[in-house]
Amino acid sequence: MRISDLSRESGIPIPTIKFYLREGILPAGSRTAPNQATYGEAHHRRLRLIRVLVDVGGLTLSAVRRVVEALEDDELPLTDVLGVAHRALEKPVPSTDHDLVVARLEVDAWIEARGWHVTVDAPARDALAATLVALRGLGWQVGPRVFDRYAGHMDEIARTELAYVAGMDSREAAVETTVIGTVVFERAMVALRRLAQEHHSRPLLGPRAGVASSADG
Amino acid sequence: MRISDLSRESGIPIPTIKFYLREGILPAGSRTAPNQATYGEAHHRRLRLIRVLVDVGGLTLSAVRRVVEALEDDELPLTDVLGVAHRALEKPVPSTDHDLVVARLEVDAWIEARGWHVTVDAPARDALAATLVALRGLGWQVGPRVFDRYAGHMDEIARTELAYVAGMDSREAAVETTVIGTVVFERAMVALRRLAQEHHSRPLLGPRAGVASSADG
DNA sequence: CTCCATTGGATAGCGATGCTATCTGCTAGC
DNA sequence: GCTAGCAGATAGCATCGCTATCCAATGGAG
Repeated sequence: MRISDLSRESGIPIPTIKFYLREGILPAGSRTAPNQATYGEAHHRRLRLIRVLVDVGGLTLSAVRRVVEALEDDELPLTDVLGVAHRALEKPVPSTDHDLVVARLEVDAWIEARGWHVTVDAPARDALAATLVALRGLGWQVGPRVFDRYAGHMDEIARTELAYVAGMDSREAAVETTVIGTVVFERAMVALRRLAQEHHSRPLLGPRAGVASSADG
Repeated sequence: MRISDLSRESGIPIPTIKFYLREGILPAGSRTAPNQATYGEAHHRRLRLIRVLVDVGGLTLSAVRRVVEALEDDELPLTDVLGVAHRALEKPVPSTDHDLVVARLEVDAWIEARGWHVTVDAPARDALAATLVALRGLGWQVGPRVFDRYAGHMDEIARTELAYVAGMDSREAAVETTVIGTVVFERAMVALRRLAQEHHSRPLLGPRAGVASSADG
């Protein structure tokens, strides 16, 4: 399979494929001559993965690179692949802010109290702290307990997901399922919440349904 | 309050504030002279909102503009503000693809079967269809039923959230809570799922826990 | 064996986004 | 009056994700 075939089958322009090769997120083809190479099904599959991560997951190409490097590392334990996927999806928080440090401690204590066992450097801890800081900056006087309402559901969802992946019989399938599942179902979950919000908003927020009009704030 | 005060209190540089004014996402101050204006608490609050939407929600500035325009429109029913927030958060799907159209029909049927009542142009419908197409492109032979596992939880979450907002006594507070809640708790939810995933991954995916090593794919 | 489209590789450019810097009058407040 | 600060306009800049061009080498058709 030459680059033009790969381009035609994947729908991705040749210059873009060359760009991905340069960026190291698509492995080089097998050389057949100093300036010729052939590509296989693995390349095609990789291209589809890249597009899903970028289009569905909203990852930057550098995040994609971190993910595919984790995928390619056969030595890496499955738990670490999950960690890499999580880190790639999260934009790092500056964490120099004092409020953030305080919030982070509260979040850590809350996680502890929940009985969740997660590494101290999990980026989701900072993400949670950041949302707390954001809410407070907007005048909401809230603590980590606002997350209680969501945590039980997420725990249940994650439990089911992980049980599914753990039941798979090949490492490769488990790894890819882990990464894709994290990214794709995140998007799906968010979309489902919005659909449910809209569904419930009709009876609750519709015209004359308890919320007063603009004159009495 | 002059622009320098606004800058100092919000921590946002003057040129950036001027940029937001130009972009129309921060309303102009009240003129006191042809080239002088003063700003109030509303401006400060707006700046914090912008930063939350951008930093926490990952919105582009044009999406922020759509949101604040909805906030400023006192005529707009609360349900529509929710819709605007949802549209602003979703990057529009091209929808010219044939697979996408098919998936969209399946998603619509699934939503119908669930008994959810949402407008036909809700962007979350397309988002769900897009995830379905993405999964299929990667070889997963799945239908909208993969979402079943998540839908019940999201329904429950949305129900609680909407009941909370509907109980508020001022439109303004309800509107802002709606927008902020949609954006901020989305991020929090995703972070919580990841924490829960990591928590459950230890016993299930840890070394020698059912998933074989790299040699037996 | 010739010819020319195609290839890999390198370099440069481009359009969008989100600022940032500079300039030009004008004004506020000492 | 003087100087710091202001509004508004214009221009520049860094990053991202491509896209276009150029080059020498190649490979397959004839």
